[in-house]
Amino acid sequence: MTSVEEPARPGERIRDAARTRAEILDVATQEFARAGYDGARVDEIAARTRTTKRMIYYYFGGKEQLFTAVLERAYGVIREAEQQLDVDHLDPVAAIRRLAELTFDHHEQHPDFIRLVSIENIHEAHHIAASEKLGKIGSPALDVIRRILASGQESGLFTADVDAVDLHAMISSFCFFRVSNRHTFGALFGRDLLDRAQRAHYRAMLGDMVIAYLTAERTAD
Amino acid sequence: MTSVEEPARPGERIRDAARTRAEILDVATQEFARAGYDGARVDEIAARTRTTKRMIYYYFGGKEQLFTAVLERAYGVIREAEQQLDVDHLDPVAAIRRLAELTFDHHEQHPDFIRLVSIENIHEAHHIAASEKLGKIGSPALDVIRRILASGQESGLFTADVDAVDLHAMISSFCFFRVSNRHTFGALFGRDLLDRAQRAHYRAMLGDMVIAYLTAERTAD
DNA sequence: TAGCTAACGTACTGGTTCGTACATTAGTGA
DNA sequence: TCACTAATGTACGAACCAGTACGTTAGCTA
Repeated sequence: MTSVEEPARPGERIRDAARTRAEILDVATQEFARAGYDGARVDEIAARTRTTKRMIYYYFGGKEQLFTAVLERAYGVIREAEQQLDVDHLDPVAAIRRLAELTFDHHEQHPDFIRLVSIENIHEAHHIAASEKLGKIGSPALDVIRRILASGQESGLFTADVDAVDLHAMISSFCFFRVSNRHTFGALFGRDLLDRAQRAHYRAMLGDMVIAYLTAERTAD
Repeated sequence: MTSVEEPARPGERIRDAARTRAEILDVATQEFARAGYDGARVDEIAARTRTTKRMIYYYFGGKEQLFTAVLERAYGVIREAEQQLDVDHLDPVAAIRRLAELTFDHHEQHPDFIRLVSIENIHEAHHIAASEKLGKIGSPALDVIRRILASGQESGLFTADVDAVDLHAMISSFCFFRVSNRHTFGALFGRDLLDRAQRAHYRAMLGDMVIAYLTAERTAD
């Protein structure tokens, strides 16, 4: 999530709007993810930047809009990752497993994103609603799921009654929970869901779960 | 979650420590769930109570301890529900489905609980760690899962390699996500996971998923 | 090179918010 | 019934914090 890491060489150009903006976004992402929307401090974000609080208001308008901008960029990152996904050459079972693993990996590698989404849910997605970028554009993962499901159902490999959005919710819930609820789950059950030694186990468990669901014969509905 | 609803009859005993304490807890639960830990206002909690802010500090010591007390009671409620569960007379498949449905129902009926847990995760479970009540005591649901799994695996109905805590995580993740991520999911995919018309569908989906996973033959691990 | 504007910094304010010092009263036990 | 303590209320303070008024400068353009 860090797109700015220039070491502030002396003599370098002092004024750089793009860099300043990006640096604010980077630090704001960390601060909002760390402390939540209300817990985050605009002064703290400014202090960890090479610029001042004034610039936050100059570029983003206010704390709310800054958080919205942070969300927009965070969602953009996962959309890009999903767009990279190419599973057209795989059979439906392998393709779904691959897609699930991509979600698994991305969520694990971006805990800040998970925290931001949790925070946004506490605020009932008001910032997403206020954003023009978010909301309109769908998820590339959904398109992929639709294609795989159609192919798998056509060939008779998959049960017919599964909806793409539902399957996306199923995969996301497992991957999301593992990161979002890591701390309470660990405190209550004494197991760290992000333990490196268990990573492969949970990754396989997700794939097994999804494939089992897709290939099982239903009792009733 | 409301344990106090006395209509403040005139002439009633004015001083009632237990009632005052409980009323503060009720209102605090709502306020913390509504706005998050940092978003919640102690003054607002006091204002919605028949007592004053002074009493919050008198009974709980401070905002942190109040939040911890709120968490303790919220977790107590779900533990009680789990203890009511009696599935010993059911076959393993029906028993697991029943357990999953209980979790599904409880999460749906207690969105405030879900929000509190999300908030506590943002704060890395520090309040659970600070609590003496929480942490020590395990979950009744886990004991039930252990018994059902053992029975199902012994009879050969279930795959052998499933762990109770893992299965609990799987069930919880689906039920939790449906409530916790309702708003962002709805905003991004245009589907309300808590839509009443879809309730039976998702409830069956959860059971199908868990049973499919438990009864499927594994490819590899 | 003069001037213009985007980019930036300083210093402050007004409102908010957690927490408490101090005063008071209800109810209980001796 | 008298005193003592648990329970309660009032009023206030000190720190914090989002946002801004005002002033300055870098660097581009004509």
